[in-house]
Amino acid sequence: MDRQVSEKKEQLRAFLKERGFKSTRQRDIIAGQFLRCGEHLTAEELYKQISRTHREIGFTTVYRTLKLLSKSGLATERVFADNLTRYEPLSSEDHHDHLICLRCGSITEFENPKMEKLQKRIAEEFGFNTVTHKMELYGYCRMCRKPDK
Amino acid sequence: MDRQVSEKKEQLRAFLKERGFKSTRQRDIIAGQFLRCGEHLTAEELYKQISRTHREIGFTTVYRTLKLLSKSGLATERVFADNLTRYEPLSSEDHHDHLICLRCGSITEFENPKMEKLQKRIAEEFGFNTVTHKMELYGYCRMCRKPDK
DNA sequence: AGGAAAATGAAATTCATTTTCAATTAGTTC
DNA sequence: GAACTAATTGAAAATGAATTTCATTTTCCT
Repeated sequence: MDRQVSEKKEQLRAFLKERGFKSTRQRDIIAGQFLRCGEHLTAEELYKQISRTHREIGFTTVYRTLKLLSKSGLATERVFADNLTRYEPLSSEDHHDHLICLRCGSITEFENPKMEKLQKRIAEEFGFNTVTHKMELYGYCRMCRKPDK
Repeated sequence: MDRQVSEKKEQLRAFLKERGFKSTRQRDIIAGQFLRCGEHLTAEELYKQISRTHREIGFTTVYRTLKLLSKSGLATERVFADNLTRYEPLSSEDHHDHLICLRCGSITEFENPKMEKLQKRIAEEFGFNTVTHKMELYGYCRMCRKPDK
């Protein structure tokens, strides 16, 4: 198994123990699959993936485990224009933004320090104390953009 | 009545006529209230406002009229972190972004050409053809930010 | 006024998300 | 390792915003 993945699973186990929660076979399987996959998945999608090999694991548990991963800091929830809640593994504090293709639905991450600074500057102009932000660019990716233009 | 508002109501009437739709008392009242108010309202909120003075107008009609206003270009739909669909009057093509207070829920609009340019530049780096974007800064407004810090 | 097409509003439906609850399981403690 | 307590599981039900249905009413044309 992936070094990264087992490390994070360990982190989860620590988090559970600390809070008096329990490590279970299901949580292990779900976290493993989620971390390995590493995409922006909905609970539904992850459930479908997992139930291929583990028909006994229910949707509810997948859903709850994703929530748990979010609380433990191993994942974040995101909602894009399609209004579905997606989960994404969180390495550390790499805050990044997204490019979303309107045709194929692909989600590309990016990070830009200038953007961050500019955001902070704008917020300050308004006396705002920024905690977090959301920035999504919707359009057509390299593969999907029209041949013309 | 506000010059601006009646002008826009006229725009709506023209839009309806062009498409073979009908101007109705309800649509007039709903559009009027919405345009006058000018906030980021949910269908529910607008419905409550209107039903104070017009108990006979149903939620469904308010909802449908807001959709109609969006289609006619007089409003846009927006979804913030609370996952409710809000409607906002649209003057022309002023694309702006939002500062949202996590405590009081106030929504402040802003516009920044540098931001727009930066977005375009980033998108291009990834071969992306940007159509639209979404940018929200969440934090605490001047009134709500902690005294310390 | 008459008639066709659209609009209305209450109620029903949808659909993702969240909660409930009885049965099961994990992780102590003796 | 057995017993116990609290957490977990999974199926089913509940929730809640958004949307659709449908019988009735209204608009707008002639």
